[in-house]
Amino acid sequence: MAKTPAYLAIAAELRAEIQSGALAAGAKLPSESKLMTRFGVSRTVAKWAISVLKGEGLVVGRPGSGVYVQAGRRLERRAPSRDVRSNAGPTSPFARDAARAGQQATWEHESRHDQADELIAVRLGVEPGTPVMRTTYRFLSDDEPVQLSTSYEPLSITGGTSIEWPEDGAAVGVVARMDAIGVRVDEFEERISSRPALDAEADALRLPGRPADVYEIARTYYAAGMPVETAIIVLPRGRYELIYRIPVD
Amino acid sequence: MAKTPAYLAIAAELRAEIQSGALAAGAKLPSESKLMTRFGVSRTVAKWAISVLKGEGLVVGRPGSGVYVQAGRRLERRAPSRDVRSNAGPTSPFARDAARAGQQATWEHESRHDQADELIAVRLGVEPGTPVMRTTYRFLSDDEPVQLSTSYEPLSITGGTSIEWPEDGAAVGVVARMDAIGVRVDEFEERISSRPALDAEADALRLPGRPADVYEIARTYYAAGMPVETAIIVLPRGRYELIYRIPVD
DNA sequence: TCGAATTTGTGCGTATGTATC
DNA sequence: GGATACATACGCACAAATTCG
Repeated sequence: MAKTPAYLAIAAELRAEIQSGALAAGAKLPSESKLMTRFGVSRTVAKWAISVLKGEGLVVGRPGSGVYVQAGRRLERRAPSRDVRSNAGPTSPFARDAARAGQQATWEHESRHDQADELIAVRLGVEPGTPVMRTTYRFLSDDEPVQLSTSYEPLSITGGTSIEWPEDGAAVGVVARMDAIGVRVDEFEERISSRPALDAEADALRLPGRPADVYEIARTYYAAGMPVETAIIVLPRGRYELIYRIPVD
Repeated sequence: MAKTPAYLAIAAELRAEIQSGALAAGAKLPSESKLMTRFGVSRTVAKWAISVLKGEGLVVGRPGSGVYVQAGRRLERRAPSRDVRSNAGPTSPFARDAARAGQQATWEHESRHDQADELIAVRLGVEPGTPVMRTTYRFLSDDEPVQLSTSYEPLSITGGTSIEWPEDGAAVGVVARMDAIGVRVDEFEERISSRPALDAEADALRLPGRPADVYEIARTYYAAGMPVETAIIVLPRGRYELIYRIPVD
């Protein structure tokens, strides 16, 4: 039996204390010096133990102060469900998620004309360079940024219509907006992967500390098999739980 | 502008080489000594740089040999779609995913009677201690373990019926099996989160190196609002992309 | 206001064990 | 067996941020 290394054993013990609640969110971990005396190890080992927890996103260090337990998974993101059309209402899915958690939702957005790069072109089924409307969002919950999104719509579909600029009209959401110009969305797909946050994303989400992980959700709406909108949604992993509720015929 | 630390700069450069393909999957990274001379840093810094990439699951170290680039995201998991009933067929969703990728799917399973613990009881809407059928699966793709699953069904529903033992009958999949005893599944929910693998999971999935991350999918099938099966599905993150395709009414 | 103590972040050098080649 | 390479671990140093008397 390979006995576990000291730094992993210490990490495991601290992790257990966090998950049991003995170290609540926001609590300060024992300093490196405390860990040295408590476990009888060198500073190096204490550091490695904490670096393990940092890599897992459980804690974050603040130079000169200490290492603190990160807030746990408390945000939920519900995927749009089948009834987005009949049940659209005046609020966005994001606002509903926030309301459900008793938090206040706001967002910033910025739209501009752009050209599809290779990746977006593939997802929209068009040639690279095709004109698209590109809209970036930053969603905030209680004034804290918690979600980023960049959406692309081919101007060949929306150009010149009343919904060309996504946030200008009355209709909320891709399905309702497309309905307004007679494009009937009948399906969407979400592909979920996970990767380290880019610097710009870490900045926009105010992720402290070092390379935190994010979920990247690639979402595409289809009307009769043709892509009409695609978006890249970025959420801090470890704070989010993703929920899909799907009917069975 | 805060200049980035050397170990992060080195990690970024190696990461870029990996993502650009200059360092392909399976390739060996420069040894610590090479990194020391190439970047003019100490062994400590080289180590920290590599540890960053390990934490991201991009590379894995093999003592005495070297540090190697992990295989990228090449597996897809498609969630059951709403036509699981009409489109069930003789194969499992897992087998279909594997076939789509040109790989051969096999699995091991083991069923036994058990009692619902607190977590499972909540998800099944029963009292803790309620008798359940517990089935553990290990799915292999080309003889490599890639997915774990533990499923729970209340014996109050399946006990004494032809489908009490999940893998004994002809019907494949929860929906088809429940149909066989007149229980009509009409909805399911999947909740996705991400966490470090437990030791047992890392072992069963043959994850090399240190605490790799996994997706944990909590899936529950419902019939008329009542839970009839719940499962915990564990997949190595970084190898998997999760796909949901959802109709819009 | 100032300064001292504490704490993390970054970095260096070294040593031992053990697996691989 | 010997060289190489990673894994673990010790000790030390300095900078920068924070905290607190």
